[in-house]
Amino acid sequence: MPITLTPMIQSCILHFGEMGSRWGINRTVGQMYALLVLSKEPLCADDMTEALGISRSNVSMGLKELMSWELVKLQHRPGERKEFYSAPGDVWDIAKTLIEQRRKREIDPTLSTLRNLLIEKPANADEEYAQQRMREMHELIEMITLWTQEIQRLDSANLGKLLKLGSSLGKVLDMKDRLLGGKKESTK
Amino acid sequence: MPITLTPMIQSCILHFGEMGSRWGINRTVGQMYALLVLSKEPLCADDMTEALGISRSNVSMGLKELMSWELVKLQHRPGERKEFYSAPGDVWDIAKTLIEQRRKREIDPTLSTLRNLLIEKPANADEEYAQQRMREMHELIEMITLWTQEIQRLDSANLGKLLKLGSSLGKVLDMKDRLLGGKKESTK
DNA sequence: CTGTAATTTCAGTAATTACTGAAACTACAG
DNA sequence: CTGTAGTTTCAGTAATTACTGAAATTACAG
Repeated sequence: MPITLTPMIQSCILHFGEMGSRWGINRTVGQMYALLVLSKEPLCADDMTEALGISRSNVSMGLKELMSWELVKLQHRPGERKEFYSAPGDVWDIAKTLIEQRRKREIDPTLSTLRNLLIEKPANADEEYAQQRMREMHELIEMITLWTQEIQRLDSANLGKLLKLGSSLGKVLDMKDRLLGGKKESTK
Repeated sequence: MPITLTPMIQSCILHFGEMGSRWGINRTVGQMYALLVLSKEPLCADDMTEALGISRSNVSMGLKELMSWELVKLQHRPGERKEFYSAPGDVWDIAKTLIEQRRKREIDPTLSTLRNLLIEKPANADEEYAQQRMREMHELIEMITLWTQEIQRLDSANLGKLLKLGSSLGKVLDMKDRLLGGKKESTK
């Protein structure tokens, strides 16, 4: 007995559909994923077809995409051929996967493009200036990447700790200065 | 004399065009912005029309969009009506604006949708489970929001400090435990 | 004011992306 | 093996999004 689409659950699914379409993910794939996340039991393709009112083949393609993002797990029931899908039980696992996948698809290629352009000798003043900007971008993106990779390693418990620290970020920086012997600039 | 589109600069513009189209931003708007970022001098709409080979009206629309994201600054030259546009000189300013704008457009509406759904009484077991997932999402997203808001406050100098800290995130958590009296769990 | 150089708007069209149904394929129970 | 319940693929079509040129509007120099 798959999940019932009450108005509350519907609203949530529709909202994530809209949001999905603002990212690279298309509307129905967003809806499919919301459905899986909100469902306690794993769902089969036909469940989704029915729940979302889209064609079976569309579901198949969406599932393929979600698999390529490693956002869903495939399961079988003994003695049945049918395939069932589910989302990770921990929302932080989902977020980590999203962060990692976006990094692979967007950040890494950008870093490598920038790197390639930066090894060329600037041929004129315009290129010199442009390379300067590219260098700054490369540096910033690389640092952000390092962070996200570090964050990947955290489990839910430590994530909570880190995030609750957020509101006192300034203190963290000061702490770091004191502990690791940095200079004593203010963080303001 | 506006920026010359050498192959190097072209490549960079094209790359950011492609990347832009994976986000909500469309290809030409991405290209326009890369062009502005790489150009030392502010550019007028006709410069962009010519450089990117797109119609004047398309440039006008793209500029409108970039303005709505607060990613470009409008400038005038004395005695000329023509408008010139430029990107912030500091890439971190750009990143901060992007983060803030995406928060406003994607995170905030999602938080408010989730909040609204969470105040309803669950009508059955499915809704109860679904609300639990929504609660987890809400909590996670809210914490991320707090972080990004905190990060908005940093200037480039402190950003550097924070990011270089990234690779020793674990240490930061331990530090926090010691300093603020948390429990002594490992961060592994 | 007036003329004009500039920007914006918008209806129409082009290009892209999403979706469907039918056919092809696959895995496996019997 | 064979039949069939299931999945995937794909060519065609629908829907959406992006782009253009022409017309309308705006800002301001003179």
